[in-house]
Amino acid sequence: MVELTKAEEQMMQYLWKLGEGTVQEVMASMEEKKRPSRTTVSTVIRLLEEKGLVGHKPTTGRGYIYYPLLKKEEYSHHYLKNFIKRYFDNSFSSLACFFVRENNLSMKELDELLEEIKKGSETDK
Amino acid sequence: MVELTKAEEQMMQYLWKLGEGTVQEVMASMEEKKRPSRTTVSTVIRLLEEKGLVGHKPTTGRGYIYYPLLKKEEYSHHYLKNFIKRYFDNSFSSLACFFVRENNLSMKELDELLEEIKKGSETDK
DNA sequence: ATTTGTTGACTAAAAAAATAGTCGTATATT
DNA sequence: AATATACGACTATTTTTTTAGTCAACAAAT
Repeated sequence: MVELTKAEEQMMQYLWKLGEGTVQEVMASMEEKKRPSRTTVSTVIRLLEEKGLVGHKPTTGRGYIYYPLLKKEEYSHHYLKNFIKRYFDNSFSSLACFFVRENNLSMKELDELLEEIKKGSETDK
Repeated sequence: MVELTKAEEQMMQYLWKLGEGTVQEVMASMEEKKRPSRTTVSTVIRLLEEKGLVGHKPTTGRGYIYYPLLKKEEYSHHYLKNFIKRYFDNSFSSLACFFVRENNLSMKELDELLEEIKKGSETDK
């Protein structure tokens, strides 16, 4: 399964947020502070294309419009599974317990959270 | 905050599992397949010491006994927070929703899970 | 049409990470 | 005590990742 380096993940985040875009547009979407050179952006995108995680299509003019082929949800799912394996011995409920403690959720808050979740899952499933 | 490379995290996992141990013991705890050379293990441990994540004490004989200074829970917490920031816009409940869907939990299952959690948190808090 | 700027492909260089080698010295063995 | 062994500190090498440079092709502007 895929494995993103930091630079690659960062780039995917921009693409996920943008939906699609040219190198220029991707660059424009970056905070000036964190913006590397155009060729760097271009290179990372090319690497992502080589890995099959990004595709491109022609623009009306020059260059290409790039877009993610890997869905954010897909990757985060994978990432999280891997994390749970390493830190919670693959046990979802261990993670849930951890969560409740870490977030200092009271049982009341937890119940409220559950209500939210219930509403959410009715809506889109 | 700390940032573990892959090799470092792997090493910490061994130390966390072991509790403490000499280089030899750490190596012994590794699957033969994944076992790098002694000096590699030694080097990674030294790097972890430099970062202040591992400590050591004398053995009865030669060498040292190494032990983690960073708790597994501490790091996983940090790691998870960072993940949630990147993928769930810092929203715990987004993650929870995601979870319910990804695990295909029915509301019944979720309720059961909650029961477990309730029991658990009575026990040790 | 000539010039100017933009683009992606390729290459190169720099930085970071992973792995292993050397060696001086301390310990155990005999 | 002499020798063999085991250890950690330091160094070296290799691999991977990150960043940027060069350049030819193409488009836009005049």
